[in-house]
Amino acid sequence: MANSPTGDSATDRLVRILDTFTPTRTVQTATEIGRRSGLPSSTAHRIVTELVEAGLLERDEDRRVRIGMRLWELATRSSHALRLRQAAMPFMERVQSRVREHTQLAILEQDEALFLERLSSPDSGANITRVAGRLPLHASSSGLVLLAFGDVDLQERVLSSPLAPLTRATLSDPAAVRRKLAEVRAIGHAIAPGYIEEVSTGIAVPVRDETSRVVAALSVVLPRDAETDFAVVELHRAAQDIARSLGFRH
Amino acid sequence: MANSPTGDSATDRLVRILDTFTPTRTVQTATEIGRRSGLPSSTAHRIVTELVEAGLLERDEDRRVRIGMRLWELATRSSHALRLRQAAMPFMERVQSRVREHTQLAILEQDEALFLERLSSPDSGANITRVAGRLPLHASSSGLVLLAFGDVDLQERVLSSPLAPLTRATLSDPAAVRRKLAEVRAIGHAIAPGYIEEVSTGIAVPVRDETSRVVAALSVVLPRDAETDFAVVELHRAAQDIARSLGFRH
DNA sequence: GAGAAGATTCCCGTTCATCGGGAACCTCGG
DNA sequence: CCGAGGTTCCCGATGAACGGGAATCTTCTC
Repeated sequence: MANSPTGDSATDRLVRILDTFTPTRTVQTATEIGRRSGLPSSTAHRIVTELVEAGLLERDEDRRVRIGMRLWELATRSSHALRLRQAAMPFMERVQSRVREHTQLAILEQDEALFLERLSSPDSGANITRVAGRLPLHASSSGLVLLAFGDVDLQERVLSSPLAPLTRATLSDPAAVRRKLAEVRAIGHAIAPGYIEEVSTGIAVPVRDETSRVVAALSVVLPRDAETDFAVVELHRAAQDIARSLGFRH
Repeated sequence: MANSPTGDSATDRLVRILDTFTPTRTVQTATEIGRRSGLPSSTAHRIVTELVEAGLLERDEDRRVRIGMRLWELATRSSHALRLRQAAMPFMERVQSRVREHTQLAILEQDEALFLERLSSPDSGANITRVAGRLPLHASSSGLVLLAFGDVDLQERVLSSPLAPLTRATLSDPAAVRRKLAEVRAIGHAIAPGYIEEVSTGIAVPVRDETSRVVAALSVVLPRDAETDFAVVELHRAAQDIARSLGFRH
């Protein structure tokens, strides 16, 4: 009985298992993994054991399971992300040291904004977990930049799907988003006051590679009522420096 | 026929495939992957396709394959590494801004030193690729620290296996390494002049968590003839700040 | 400390997805 | 225009994965 509506290959199942880990849920028991991934307990246990042997997962002393460091290492082989991150880091630090709050680097991934790096002031340690690794394109300043400079197919796809609002301020009407995108293209950056959380404003600029294609968005988060001009200038400067730095490699 | 000397489960094969990617070899054709992983071409193609659909791998426009950003994201769920890295980053930046060259954070992983983060001056972009993600414990300053403060089993295991020298200066005699470890424990840091490359010296200190167990090594790389005292002081200060910062969480 | 709820391990017969040889096809570069 | 290497498609045999179930161990709860 069970269900298995979607056909599952070995790879599918693996991904289902890995996907039971979320930014907040980083350790769980093998049985939990089974439940969450829709796998019978015995099967889940077997596969988890294999994955642990392979190093993709790790077991705590108390038998609970978490994602293995091996995966981190493998991710490191991902040329694109790594190269971009490496190039951006020094300049992100400069932004962070001048603007404070959070500085973030995001790329387009599966129709969402995926954050590769996020610098925070040491004092604001509280909300590290709260901030997710992904945000919808229409709601975050980074997402709006990626969307505005992305191709038309992407825009249609995103605008024709439900635009869930995260706060009262989030743009959830396709027409409104369309206007916003035009504005972003016109002024060259996106300002998202209160879209993600009421109390803060996101500011993002496009980052271009050596061929001047937009490959990422660089953003900062400020208190809702803060002055934004200085941040915009700093972000643009950093984005240009990153582009120049990318030009050097290869 | 073929061979399959080691028994292979679905997971094994997956890992074999992922392992064909190295820090230098980040893109390859499906057939190449098959060759390197010892899998028949048709099989390799099938699995690679599945992995691409799952997002663990990605295809370039020209059909070639690289590691997918999805993996990066999953790695991000790895609580330990992430937490440590997040806590360490601000202080690593401080070290980097004062000492220059490279600043690195390494942990113990499968009897080797695995580098989680590595800050470099923007100008020294050349050698990013050259620096591997892992180094042997007996040869790197970070490794010596991790080994010196690691448990006895680990030390025996490492010292009884062949100690490959990377340069003429690398300690490759078990007795010499043992003496060095005693020294590290005595003075509280490791200095490795020319062990990795003739021209540079690594300096590492232990990083402790809130329970004061050694969980990582923080290190810098300096020119071989540089003065080390200042770096040692800065490193110790950063390590303490990191420990304090780790104490805040949870 | 007793009892319950949950997690883990082991066993085993069935089945069905995986495997991989082979051949045709595509795509370069020379 | 040719050839080498990469990719896709096909298909029958095989054996490895599957998962129900029960016994055991661990962790809470009261």
